Amino acid sequence: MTTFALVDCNNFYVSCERLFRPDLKDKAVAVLSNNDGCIVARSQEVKDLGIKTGVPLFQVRQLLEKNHVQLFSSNYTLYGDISARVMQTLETFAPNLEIYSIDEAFLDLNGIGDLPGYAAEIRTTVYRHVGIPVSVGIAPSKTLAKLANYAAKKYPAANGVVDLSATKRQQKLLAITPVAEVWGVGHKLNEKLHTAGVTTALELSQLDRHRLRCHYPVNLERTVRELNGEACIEMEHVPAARQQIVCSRSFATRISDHASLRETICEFTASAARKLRSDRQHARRINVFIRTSPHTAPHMGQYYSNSAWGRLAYPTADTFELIALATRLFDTIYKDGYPYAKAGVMLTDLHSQDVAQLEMFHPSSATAKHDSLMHAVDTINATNSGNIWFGGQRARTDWFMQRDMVSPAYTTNWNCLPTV
DNA sequence: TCTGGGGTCCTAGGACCC
DNA sequence: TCTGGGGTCCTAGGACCC
Repeated sequence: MTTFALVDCNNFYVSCERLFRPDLKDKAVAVLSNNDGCIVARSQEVKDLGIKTGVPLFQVRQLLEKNHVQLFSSNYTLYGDISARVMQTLETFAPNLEIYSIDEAFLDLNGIGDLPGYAAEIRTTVYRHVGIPVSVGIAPSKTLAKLANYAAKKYPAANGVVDLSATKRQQKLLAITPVAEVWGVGHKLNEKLHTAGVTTALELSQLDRHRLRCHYPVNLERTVRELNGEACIEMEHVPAARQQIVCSRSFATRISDHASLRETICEFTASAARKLRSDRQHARRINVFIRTSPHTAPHMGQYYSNSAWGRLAYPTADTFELIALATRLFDTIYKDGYPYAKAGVMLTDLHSQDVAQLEMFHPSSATAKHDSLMHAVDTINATNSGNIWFGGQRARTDWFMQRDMVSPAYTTNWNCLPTV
């Protein structure tokens, strides 16, 4: 039997911001989404104000100002770097770990004797080395470990660690936990379960197998088994190859002309292609989409949203080819006279660069030539000495996302080093 | 006025095959 | 008069996750 630990950073983005602003330690702090649109991370003080995650900023602005909440635009350069440091520290406690998201990881704690003691040591070490507070949930399945972590955060008496190794403790926690808190139960499923009289995690875990099969999606059966202590979701040792790459943005200001919108499509395509190459993958399909704001009132103008798919003759990571196809697709869906609010590019049907299928009518030497050209471009762009971009792309201008309250890149840019 | 971005997986329906 | 059964693949849309 495996023993899973889920280590999750507390209010991660907020904790990252506080790291370099010790004056904010006990102050109310919130972090905003891209474009300063929504609240995506809240300190405890902000949670206590009843502000939910995901609410649009403009709806709560007054409440935030009244309570002197310190706001930050999201700074993913900083969060990504701090995340890497946390994971590095966790690795010293369990070589077998799975990084599940930017702020959480599953650890395989098989063979550890004093589990709560070990978990407490993890907490203090991460805090000492990186300065980020974490919570630890321990259980025989991932779903239970998630729940244990939820409890470790919710109940202060737990001191940030909950060990659900014992069946009795599992049952006790399940009985007092709303079913909506279970990993895999979202908004819709929660509604459906409530209608069926299932309100707690315990009731879900006791659902009749037959009823489950007939009336609910298959994944819920797995969740139920996991709640009963049966590990159905294994650790993923090597991260699975990505299946799609998306690059999209909402604009800080609306875009109403063909040329400008086309430039953003080129920008997104170039950026998606760069990610593709860093993954050592090739893409065969592209999707391009554009839309106006779905929130504008009907009398302000018609809503327009459209997308188009295109297929390449063979998988490629060549920015020239990808941009050529993307702009062709864009031209088929663009309509004049709309205030566009968002656009994006999606690459799918991805294949590993290393196992490329040779094409009968496409000389592999051409691919190799393109690959080395792209490699050269990426290498130059990775240095400070130069910046190469593609025809059609343009330097980021007024449309680029709004981030008025962004903190410095303290740990990744020499010019932003904090002074003491 | 102002509403993020990047993912995975499942399901249903249609087209197509033998 | 009478029109099967089993399968794959693709796509759109939805649900869920962080």
